[in-house]
Amino acid sequence: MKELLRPDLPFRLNGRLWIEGPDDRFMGIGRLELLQHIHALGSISQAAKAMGMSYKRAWDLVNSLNRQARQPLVGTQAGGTRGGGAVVTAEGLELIREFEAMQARFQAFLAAEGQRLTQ
Amino acid sequence: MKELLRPDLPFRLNGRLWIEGPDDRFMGIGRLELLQHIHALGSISQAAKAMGMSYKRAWDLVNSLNRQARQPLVGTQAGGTRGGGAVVTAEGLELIREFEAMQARFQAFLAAEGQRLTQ
DNA sequence: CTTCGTTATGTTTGTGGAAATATAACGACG
DNA sequence: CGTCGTTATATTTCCACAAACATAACGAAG
Repeated sequence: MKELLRPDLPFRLNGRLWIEGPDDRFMGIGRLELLQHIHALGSISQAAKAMGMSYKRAWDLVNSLNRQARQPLVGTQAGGTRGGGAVVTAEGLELIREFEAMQARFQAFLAAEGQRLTQ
Repeated sequence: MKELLRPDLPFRLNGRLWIEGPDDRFMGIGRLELLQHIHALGSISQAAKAMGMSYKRAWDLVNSLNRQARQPLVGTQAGGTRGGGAVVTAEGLELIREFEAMQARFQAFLAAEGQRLTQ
């Protein structure tokens, strides 16, 4: 493979992994990071800001996650102390763990396959 | 994982794999199919038509492939008998073979990981 | 020297999806 | 109640990117 590529340019193997439902994506790397930020910050709006994403987009993603899950993955409260907030539920935490693991195995796959590009 | 998903919806794992250079994609599933069509039909324009793609887009992809390869992957001739044509070079054929193989290993990975969603 | 189907390349137009904007509701708390 | 930061949701604006369109050049062959 290497012999085919221009030797003066650095190439790398990349890829994406996601879980899709019949009419909507369910999980992917972006949603994983969003869940992680919500878990760390306790709010959708702060997570969105931290990721440079509009609140609406973040909320739409959370809504899509919750709609496709058996139980809510993110619990929300509007109003109240400090205006409200959001928490990642136990189910949400499990999804984070499992998708992180799947993602790690995918990275390993990419690294192994990527060897073929250089050597 | 399965316990998290709505049981009335079918979910599946999906993904993409590609090789990228510093400022442009080099190879992906779409380019693979384009190369296969060019090889089968002997012309960029016929390959584009067969794929429902504009000629310009197909030509841009071929150009991107050739610019990033050590040797041309697709040889072209403008004018002449039947207006000219395009051939996939030996190097192009090798790229097809190797990327097909990589793609097959990726599909196997997806299938193995996808088991976790259902069972 | 015209025709033909192709490669080659620039320009214009369209459009899907993201981003931006706007507004309402929520509820604890002082 | 009025304030505050948030969730919730609809509407409008914007823009990157694809598609469409246009045109030139190519070269064998009649």
